[in-house]
Amino acid sequence: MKQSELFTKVLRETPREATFVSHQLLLRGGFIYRFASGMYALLPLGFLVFKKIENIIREEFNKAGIQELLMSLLHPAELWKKTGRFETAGKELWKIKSRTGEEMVLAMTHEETIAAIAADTVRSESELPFIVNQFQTKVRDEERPRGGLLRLREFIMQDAYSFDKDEEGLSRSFQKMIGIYQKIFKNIGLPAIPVKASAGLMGGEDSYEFMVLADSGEDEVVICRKCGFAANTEIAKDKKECPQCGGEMVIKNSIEVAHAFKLGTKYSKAMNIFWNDKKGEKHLVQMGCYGIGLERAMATIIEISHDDHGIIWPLKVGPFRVHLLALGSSKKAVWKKIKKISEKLYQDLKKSGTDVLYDDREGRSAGEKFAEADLIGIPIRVVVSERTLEKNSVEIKKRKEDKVKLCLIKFFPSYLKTLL
RNA sequence: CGGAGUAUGGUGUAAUGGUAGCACGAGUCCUUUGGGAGGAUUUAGUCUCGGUUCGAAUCCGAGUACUCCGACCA
Repeated sequence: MKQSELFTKVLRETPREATFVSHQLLLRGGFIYRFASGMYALLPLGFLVFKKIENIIREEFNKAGIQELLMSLLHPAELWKKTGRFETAGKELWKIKSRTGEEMVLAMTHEETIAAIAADTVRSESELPFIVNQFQTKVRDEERPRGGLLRLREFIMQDAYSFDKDEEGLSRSFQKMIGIYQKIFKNIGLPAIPVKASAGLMGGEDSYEFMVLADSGEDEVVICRKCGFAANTEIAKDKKECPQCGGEMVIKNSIEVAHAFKLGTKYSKAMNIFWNDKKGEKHLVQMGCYGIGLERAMATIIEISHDDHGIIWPLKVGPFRVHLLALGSSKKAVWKKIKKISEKLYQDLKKSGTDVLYDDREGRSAGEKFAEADLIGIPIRVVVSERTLEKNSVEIKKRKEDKVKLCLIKFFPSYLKTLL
C-alpha cells in the first residue's frame, strides 16, 4: 500500500475525549472513527490489524480441527425466553420489535442460538464431543461504554461452544480450549494469564478469565509473586498467601480479554439437548463457551505496547509488517533516484508476499515521516534517503528498538527475512 | 440508573455581558528535506431549545451528547 493513497490521516494532537492511551493512539493514528459512545468504525489501518488478529485466532482453531460457522445477529425472543435470559439478562440485552410486533433480541451472546442448533443436531454419543466457533457481532446496551475500543456497545467476538457427553468430557474440552487460547494470546503478543473467576450471568459452575496486567485495567486480580497463581478478587479477596505455594499474593490491575465458562447443563436443559445411550436413556449434553473480544484485544495490545511517540505493534498484528520510507531531497536527481530505488524495493517486497506500507509522499519532511511512522507503529522501518544511498544501503530499524542498521541494498531481501 | 466533569471550525485552544481570535490540519502555489520546516493564499466554528438583557460563546433553566468514578462485562 502506498501511503499517498491511504484513505486516513493522522492527527497531530490528541482529541480531548480520549483518556486511555489506546484510545488516544487509535484516534491519532487514524485507526478508528467514533460515531457515538461505544460505536466505532474500524478504518483501513484498524481493520488491517483486526483482520490479522482474527486470522491468528482462526488459524489456531483450524489447527485444532474446530469448525467455523456463523449465527445470525437477530434472534427470536422466544429462544431467550426458553432459557429465561430474556428477563434475567438485564438492561444490556437489546430488545427490538419487527414491524409486525414480533419480539426480537440483538445477539448479546450466542448460547441460545447454538443450543437451538445443537438440540436439533445431537442425537447419539457418537456425535460428541465437538466444538464450533464463530466470529460474530455482539450488541450490548452497555451502561457505560469506555476507553474507545476497550468497552463497546457493538463489537466482534470470537465465540466458541463445546458439547460433551459428560462432565469429564467437558473438562477435557475446557482444557483444550484453555490451551488454544494460550497459544492465541502468545501469537498476538498478549501476555494473558488464566484467572479463576465466578460464572456470573452465563451460569454454570466454573470459569476462567484471561487477564492482561495493565495499569489502565479496570479489574483487579490477585496474583502470586512466587508461582504466578492468579485469581479473581471475588474468589481470593483477602488472601495474603498463595493457596498453591504459600507465596505472597499481590493485587494488580488487569484487562479481561477473554472468558471461558463451563456452562454444564444450564442450556442443554432449557433447550433439550441430549444424547441417547444404548438403552435409549437420555443424557443432557455438557456445554462450555469461550470468547475473545477482538477490538478489546486490539486496544489491550496498545495499552501494554506503546511509547511516547506512538504504538508499537507486535510483528504479527501490525497493519503492515514493513514501513518503507522514501525521504525527500531538494536535489531533483537525488530524489528521482530515491524514488526509483524505493519503488523497486516496494515492488519486490510485495512480490515476496511481505505486506508493506510505502511512504512515497512528496513534500513531507523527514521529521514528519518519522513521526508518523512511530505513531502508526509498524514493526519494521526501512529508510531510503540520500544518506543511505551514498553507501548503496537502506536503513533498518525495529519500532521497539532504538538502534538502526545500515544494510547494503543487495543484501536487503535476505537480511529482512531474518527479521520477519 | 447513582455520583462528578466538559461542550467554540476537522483537531487543539482563546475571548470573565460589547467586533468570535490563534495554532495545527485540509486545498492551491513557491521554496525546504534525517525527527512534526518556511512564505503566500483559500477554507471552516460558539451542542439544541427557551429565558434574562439594548446586546449572550459568556448569566439562568431544560434537554442532548461526550468523558471519568461506581456496578457489570469481552
